[in-house]
Order: sequence, then structure tokens, then C-alpha cells
Amino acid sequence: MQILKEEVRANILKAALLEFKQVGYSNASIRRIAMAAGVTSGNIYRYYKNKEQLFDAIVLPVHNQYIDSLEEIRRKVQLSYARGATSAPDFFSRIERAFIELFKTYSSEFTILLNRSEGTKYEGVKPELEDLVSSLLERVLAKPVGDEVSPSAENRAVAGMLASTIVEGICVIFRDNEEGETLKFLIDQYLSVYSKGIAGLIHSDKENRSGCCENNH
Amino acid sequence: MQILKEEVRANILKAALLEFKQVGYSNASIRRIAMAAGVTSGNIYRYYKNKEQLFDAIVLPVHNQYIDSLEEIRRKVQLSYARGATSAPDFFSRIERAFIELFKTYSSEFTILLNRSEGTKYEGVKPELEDLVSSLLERVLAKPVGDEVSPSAENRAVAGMLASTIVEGICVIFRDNEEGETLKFLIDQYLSVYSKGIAGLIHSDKENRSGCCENNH
Amino acid sequence: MQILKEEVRANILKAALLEFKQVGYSNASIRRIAMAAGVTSGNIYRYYKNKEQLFDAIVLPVHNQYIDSLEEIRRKVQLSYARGATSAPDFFSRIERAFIELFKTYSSEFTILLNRSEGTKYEGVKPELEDLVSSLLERVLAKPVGDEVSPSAENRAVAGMLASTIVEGICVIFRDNEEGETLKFLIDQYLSVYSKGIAGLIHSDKENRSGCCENNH
Amino acid sequence: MQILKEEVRANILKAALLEFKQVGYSNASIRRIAMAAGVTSGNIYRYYKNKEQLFDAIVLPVHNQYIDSLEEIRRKVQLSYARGATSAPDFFSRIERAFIELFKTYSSEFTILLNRSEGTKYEGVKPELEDLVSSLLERVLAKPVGDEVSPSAENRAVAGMLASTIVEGICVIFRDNEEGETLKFLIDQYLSVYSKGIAGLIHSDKENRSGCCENNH
DNA sequence: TATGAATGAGTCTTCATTCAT
DNA sequence: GATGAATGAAGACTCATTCAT
Repeated sequence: MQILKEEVRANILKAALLEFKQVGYSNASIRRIAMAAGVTSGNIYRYYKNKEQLFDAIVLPVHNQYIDSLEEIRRKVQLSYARGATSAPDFFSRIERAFIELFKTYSSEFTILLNRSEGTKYEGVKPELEDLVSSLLERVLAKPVGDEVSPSAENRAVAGMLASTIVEGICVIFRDNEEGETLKFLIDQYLSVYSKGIAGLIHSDKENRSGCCENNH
Repeated sequence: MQILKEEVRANILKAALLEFKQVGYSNASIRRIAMAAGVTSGNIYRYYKNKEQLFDAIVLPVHNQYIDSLEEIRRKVQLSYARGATSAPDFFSRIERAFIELFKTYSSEFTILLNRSEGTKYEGVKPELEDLVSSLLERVLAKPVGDEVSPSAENRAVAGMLASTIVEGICVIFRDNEEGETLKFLIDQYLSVYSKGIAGLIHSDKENRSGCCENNH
Repeated sequence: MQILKEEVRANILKAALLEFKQVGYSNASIRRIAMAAGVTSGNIYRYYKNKEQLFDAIVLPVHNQYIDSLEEIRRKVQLSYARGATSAPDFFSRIERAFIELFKTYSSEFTILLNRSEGTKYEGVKPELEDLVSSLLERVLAKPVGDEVSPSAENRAVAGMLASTIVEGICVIFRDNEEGETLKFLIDQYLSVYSKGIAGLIHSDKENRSGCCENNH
Repeated sequence: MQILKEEVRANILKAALLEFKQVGYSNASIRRIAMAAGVTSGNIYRYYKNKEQLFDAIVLPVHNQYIDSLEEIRRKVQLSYARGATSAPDFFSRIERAFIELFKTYSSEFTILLNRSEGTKYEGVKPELEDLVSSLLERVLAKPVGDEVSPSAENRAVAGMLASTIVEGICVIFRDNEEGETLKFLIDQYLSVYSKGIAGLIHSDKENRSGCCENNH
């Protein structure tokens, strides 16, 4: 019996999603995808021009919405910054909302976009996100007085580190959880930890550096 | 003049280290390693039986010491737990010390072990570490009273999430920085954030859940 | 409304003709033909068993008539030879007439038969034609006296060369021009050049070889 | 026993030459070449980066010298034209010399360049040559008086036709003969035919058109 | 009749590994 | 010890042909 076209397309997409999620773009095998989809490898090319476009089919929608979200965050932060209000929780909640939204619609696809796109045109996506978060954090870490001094090298390093780890952490949480209440709760807790932790950092920073951990290496 | 055997072996290792760090195990090319090492590809096989064992040669030492460290941490935690003292900062500083030690000796190798071992038998290393950290955190998150109740599902989820993100964050920091003072400082700041953040979490948890972030999705 | 069978067949033939003419038999793509014909590729196989028979459908009619023409030329030349009259212009005009006739009816098909049939059973068509022309030319080049000596090796080589180039030239002219007055005019001019050139050749041959070109290699 | 590298390279080239000559670039099969060369297909890629560069290895040398020859012809003709001397035999002998030279060094390669390069960057080579010859012939066919009138459409058509057929004819002669005395002789005869034929054409053209052939279509 | 999805052998190409030298 | 040519299986992709609908 011949399977209907759209069912086959769905099978291919499902198999490809799994394969890309498991081994990433460059290690993904068209043959394996075909077998998992119950299809011959040649037939995949009736549905997608090549490996790249098969990847696109999975990742492009998220990427588009993701680009939009980033732009929106940038705009809103610019606004609140103009109004003088730039608190850490503000930033985090904004980012959180955008990401939760994205993840609600495309959980696996988003994970693939962020973590499995090595060797594709999307490999720069995560670094860009980190850069955005980093530049936001530089403001947060700067002295609360509205001075115009450029951030210290130290602050820049910390901001970069925090940005990378926050983003990576979000990716990890997304990777490990299906969309649902638990996910939202975890993201919430996660950002709460960072929010409080960074607040503490700023505070202790005013007195002396590394004031909390007693470890003397 | 003929290059001494050990010098060649060192060249191969150095080149392999770089290659594995840059593209990971499965995308690494023996030819590229050979060329970078100033050696013929065939000759690599006189030093290492195959790609896998070349990877082993790089990663096995760290892995061994890493296993030991984990065991040690487990033991110490068990002890301090028996003595009734189990605070978050304690855990973190222990883990930190162990990792910093590992990283001081094998910075690149450790990064490879944790982040670039896909397709090898070491794939499971990071998950195991997360499991350990997670089980530690479960205790920390449990009510301070010495009750024996098994942790709630919620606590377990949060512990797992925090474990994964902490570990991933450490990997990221290691990945992005060379060994040195800055690295130690960043790890310190990082764990400080988590330490304070988690403390805050426990505190706010006593009153009502998710009490810090005002975002109502 | 459903397209009538013969209309579909005609569309396929038209598209196939174009494709074969442009890229030759072996590089022709059934899919491309189908698309150009506004037909599905599968449906082509209801009209023609396979690529080869589709090619046949285009080329067989010309080939048949072409075989007939050759036979006729052979016969007539035999006759006129028996009567003792064998002049170059005679031959050429005979061949010309036959070809013009063929080309008038099947311009593209003839071009395909001669120039684009590589990889099919018609590959040998052009060589055969050259052989015929060559054997005719051997007589023309032979001394006008009616002696029976077999042609010299030199004459045979020249006859072969002239045959190949004449035939090839005719193919080229056919390939580059649509049927019409210009085509006829060009073929006329072309054969006129050969006619006069060969006449000159025979003449100068009586005195000394290669009497016209001053190039001393 | 292991064959020496250069011997293998030579075998590959020899097999590739044959394959390209027989079926052309796009129909050539690397596997077939490999088998004919007594080599595995993978091994060919140790010698040539890909099919295209294997083709280049065969054809580039001829192509370079060919380009030079064309340029030289263009220059010399320009000179003789400036001096007012532009006879048909002149042109032909120049072209002949250049081609014979090329063919003496690269017989098969030259044939491949001219006749079997469909699908490569060299496919324009023959048309260019025809264009050059055509533009030369337009001058020859123009009235002998030094008038400046642009050639008639008719002359242009005839020049184009003659150029294509001459070039094609030369290709055919090269294709069918090994380098040697016979080849030179045949080219000589061939160009002699054209030389005389074109002279006759110009002459008869002064009186009335198509004055030699009695064929009334 | 017509469709177009499916097949599978074919294409070029890469690469870890082996082995004659 | 070292070389680097050779191998062969696997990679992505194409295309004439078949067949369920």
C-alpha cells in the first residue's frame, strides 16, 4: 500500500528531527533518517532538495521567530533603559517570556537550532544570543549611579561568563524537558537563582570581591 | 636527522588535542592531525592503534583522575552528611576545588572529555557528573530539619535542573578561558552566584513558591 | 477536461525532440522531457516503453528513409558508373538532393540521428554514410582513364578524409540552420566549394602534390 | 607489489584520456577510469581532486597553448591586413601551421578539448575558434576592392557556414588520424580543397550566384 | 488513462585504516 | 620506525523506471 504524501513528509521530518537532535547536522546520516522514516534514501530527495534544506525545514520557522524575539527584546530594553529602569529581574523576565514562548511552539527544533547546528549557517545563533545577553548584563553590573564610564575589564569578563552560562543553562533545561508546566517552573526557578545570585554579586562586590566562598585555592 | 620517537608522539598528541577540541571526536580527521603534527597519517598508527585509542591517550588520564575526584567528593559529602553539616556553599566549594584542580592539570583535555566526546565511550561522563551533583543538591534543597522523607518530585526536578546547568556552565567557562587567574576568578563568581541564588531559593521557598520573579506568564 | 491521447503523445515527442537535440541521448532527462511536455514522468511510459523507444519514435522514421536514400544513391551511382560517367558534381548533386529531401521532412530529427545518437544503436549511422561517400570519392579521385587498378593508399586516405569532412560539414550546417531558403543556399555553396576544390585537387594532383599551399612545415 | 606513484598517475591519465575521448566529460565514469587504470576509484582522488581537475590535467596544457596560438593568429592577421594583403591561402596556411603544431604535441588531448568538453568550462572553445575564422573569412569574401562596406548578410552567413565546417573538418581529421606525415598531408589537402573552392566561389559570385551546381531543388 | 511517490542502482567523493616499500 | 599509496565502505545525491492509487 502506498502511504499518502503528507504522511511520508511527516515521517521524514520526525526521523530527521530525532537524528539531528541526537547527532547534530554534520553527523546526521540521510540513510539513517530514511530508514527511520521507513523510506528509501532516494525518496527523501523528492521532499527536500538536500540535507541542508531538510535541516532548514526543521529549523527555519524557529529561527525566524527567534530573530523577531531578539529584536523585540532589544527594543524593549532600549526603551526601559531610556526611562532609567534597568534592573536584573526585568531583563530576565523579558528573556524568559520570549524563550518560553518560542519553546512552547518548537521545543526540539529550538534545541537543535541552538545546540546542533554546527556546520550550518545557523551556527552563529547561540553566540549572538550570548552577546546580546552579555551587553545587557554589562549595564546591570555597572554601578547603579547613572555614570557613563565604560565597564571595567573585570565586569566585562563576568558579564560574558554569566551570559554564556545563562544561555547554555536555558538550552540545557529546554533540552531536558518537554514543554509544560514543569518546564516553565524550572525556567522560573533557574532565572530566579541567577537573579538573586547576581543581585548578591553586585552587593558583595561593593565591599570586597569574592566575599561568599571561603575556598582559598 | 631522525626525530626521536617521543618527540613524534608528543607532536601527534598536541595536534590531536587541538583537532579534537576544535571539531570533536567524530568530525576529527586523522589526516589533518597527521599534517598538523608533521607526520604521515600512516605513521600515527604506529603510535596509536586507531582513532579511538588516540582519543583515549588524550582523555584517559583526565578521566581517571576525574573518576577519583568524583569518588572523593562522594565520600566526603557522605561524611559531612553523617556529621549533619550539609550547606550549599560547602558542596560548591568542594566541587569547585576538585574541578579547578583537574582543570589546572588538564585544561584542554578536560574540556574535550566533557564537551567533545560525542561518539565515544565517554559520552556518559557529563551526565554522570550531573547525576552526582543532582543527588547532592537534593539534600541541600530538602528541609533543613533532619527528616528522612525522600525529596519531593518538585525538589528532584529543581535539583536535576540546577545540577545540569551548573555543570554545563562550568564546562562553558572552561571552554572559553585558558587556565589562569581570570579563570579561577570567573569560576568563583559563577559558583558564588549559584550559591547565593540557591540560598535565596531555599529561603523564598519556605514562604511561597517562585516568590521573586514577578513575571506572570 | 482530459487531454486527448494523441495530443499528449505529440507533446511528449515535441519535448523529447528538443531535449535530445540539446543534450543528446544519454544526457537527456526523462523528467525534464515530462515537465516540458506538461506530463508526469510516469505517464511517458504509457506511450513509450523506455527512453530508448522514445528515442526510436523520433529517429526511426528518418532512419528508414535515410537507409532508402542511401540505397538509391548506391544504385544510381552504380548505374552511372556502368555507363562510364562519374564526375564529382554528379555525386555531390545526388547526395545533396537526397539530404535536402530528408532534411526538408525531418530537420531536427535528422540532426539528432547524425549528431546526438551517441549511446544508442544509431551511433554507426554517420560512419556508414561516410563510408559510402568515401567509396564514391575513391572513384572520382581515381585516374579518369577507365583502368581497373584499385585506388592507391593515398587516394584512399584522401577520399576518407574528404568523406568525413563533407558529411560532418553537412551535419554542422543542418545543426545550425532551420529548414528554409538560407539552408538550401548554404548547402549549395558548401557543396560548390567542395566540388570546385576537389576538381582543383585532381588537376593539381596530375602535376605535383600539394601544389597550392605554400606552407612548408 | 606496489606500483610506483608516477606510473599510477600515468595509468590514470591514460585511462582518463581514453574515457573522455570515447564518451566525453559528462558521460565519463570515474569508476570505469579507475578500473581501466587498475586502480580503486578512491585512489584516483589522491592524484586529482575531482573529476573536473582530472579533466583539466589532460586538457589545460593544450588549452593554454591553443589560446596563445589564437592570439598569435589574430595579431599576424591584423598585421597582414594593415599591409593590405589578405588572401584566403594566407589565412589557411597560418591556421594550419598553428593547429598542426598543437596537434603534433597533443593529438588526443586536442580532440577532447574541441569535441568532448561539453559540460565543462571549455565548451566554448570551438565556438570561439569558429568566430575567429568566420571574421577572417568575412574579409576574404568581401569584394577585393578596398571598400569599407560592411559585409552583406549573405556573405556573413556563408562565412559563418564555412568557418564552422572548416573547423569541424579539421577536428574530424585530427580525430581520425594519429600524428604523422599522413595527417599533415591530409590537412594540407583539406585546406587546399577549401582554398580552391573558396577562390572559385568568389569568382563565380561575381557573375551569378550558385553558378556551378546544376541541381534545381 | 494518468498520477506521482517510490525504488534502487548509479554518480562523485571522503576518510579511517592497512601495507608494501 | 617511517612513508604514503592503496583500499573499501560510507557519505550525499540523481535518475530511469515501476506501481499503487
